[in-house]
Amino acid sequence: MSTSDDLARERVLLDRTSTAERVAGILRDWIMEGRFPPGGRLSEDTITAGLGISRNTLREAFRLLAHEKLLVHELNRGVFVRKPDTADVLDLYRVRRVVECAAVRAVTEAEAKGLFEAVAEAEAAAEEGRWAEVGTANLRFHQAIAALLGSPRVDELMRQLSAELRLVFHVMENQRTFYEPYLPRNREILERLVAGDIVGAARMLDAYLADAEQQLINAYDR
Amino acid sequence: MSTSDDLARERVLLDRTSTAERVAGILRDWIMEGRFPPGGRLSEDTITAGLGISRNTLREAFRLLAHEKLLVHELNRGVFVRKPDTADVLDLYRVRRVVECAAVRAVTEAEAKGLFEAVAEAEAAAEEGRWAEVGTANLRFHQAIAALLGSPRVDELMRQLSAELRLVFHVMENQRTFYEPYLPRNREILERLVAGDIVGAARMLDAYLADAEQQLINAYDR
DNA sequence: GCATATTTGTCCGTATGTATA
DNA sequence: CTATACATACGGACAAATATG
Repeated sequence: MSTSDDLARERVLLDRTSTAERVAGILRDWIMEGRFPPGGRLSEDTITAGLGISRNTLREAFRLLAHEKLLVHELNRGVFVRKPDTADVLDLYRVRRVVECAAVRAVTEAEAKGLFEAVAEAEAAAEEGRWAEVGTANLRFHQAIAALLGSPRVDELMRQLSAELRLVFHVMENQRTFYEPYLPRNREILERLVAGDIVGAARMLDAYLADAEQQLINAYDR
Repeated sequence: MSTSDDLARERVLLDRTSTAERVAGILRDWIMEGRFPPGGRLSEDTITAGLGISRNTLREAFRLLAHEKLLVHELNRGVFVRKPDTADVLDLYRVRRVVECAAVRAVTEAEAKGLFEAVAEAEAAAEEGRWAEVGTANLRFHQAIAALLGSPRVDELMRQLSAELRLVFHVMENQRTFYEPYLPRNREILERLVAGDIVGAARMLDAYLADAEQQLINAYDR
């Protein structure tokens, strides 16, 4: 088999996706946008009717999203949007500290292109008061930090953690007071990184995550 | 609602699982035992007939296992047992180094009970030549190391990585020459840990993982 | 390269069991 | 306690893609 055939076949496999996966993608976006309230049930009938798909297909999509911890499957009761609790927040930040700090320490040269973009976009969105997008860009910055490890599995892990964190943020209101103080700290971490101050960047990142976690926990009980 | 009702309800929710999840559990065991050859296709007809379940239910189970990277779903071609390649091996060990070394560094006191058990069991199995079980106990030792972080998400990640590594081991034959040299190194890591020599344990663990990775890569091309 | 058989993808109907108003 | 709504699971059907001779 020729190389061009291989490439063509590869492309076909990439382009085409099953209905279940496409539906999972749609629902994932909706959940992350906050279109369904955390804790709310997703009715099979409503969604199959709305998207024009069968129950079987939808149930396959539900399985995917439940495995990503965006939905919770309760037997004979249906699927619900996950509502992370305090223990989840603690655990999410525990994992973030392990992964992101390891990424910072392991960085040799500054592949900091994506990092600059994300930080700049977060600042621009904050300037215009688009706080939801500040959150998105902020998470992307931290995903880009983890991506310095160059590991596909770490990338996927961070995507999943970010999606879960979006659910956490949806539980909180008053997003501005949460995001605003962290923007300059992101920029400073980035500047230390490109300056080659690995130790300083790691220390700042660790403090950043500890503070964000603490603030979330405080705000979370209400 | 009374507390005892809550507990009863909790217990019911824990005990009962959907058919799809039970089927996924059965197939997961079979795959990890090597009952299906890596790269082989899992026929819907054969499995539905063998387990006495419907196609829809089986397809939900397939979705779960594909999400765990034990199966690969190819549109209109079916599901196949994942056959990790060299890049996968490199990535698996990259993640292991990040997680396990972080766990060793973070340990404050030696909660080393589970660690001793796993190392002892690996040695006992090696003594009797049960090399498949040596691999199982070996992976459990390293899962126990990661568990020192006390993070449910890290635990789940390590379970998943271990399952993938089982697939890697199935591709290799001659498991004895692979496992044997690492048993004394495991014990020494453990002894440094309980002695409080965190730095030494971390260094040994890092070298251990680097060697194992290299040996796997060398053996993998054939 | 073509025709056929096999297998998957998706939908629908339905019976059963469970949860909840 | 009953009634209703809903999820679970099965089986059949057909189209579409793939594998086989």
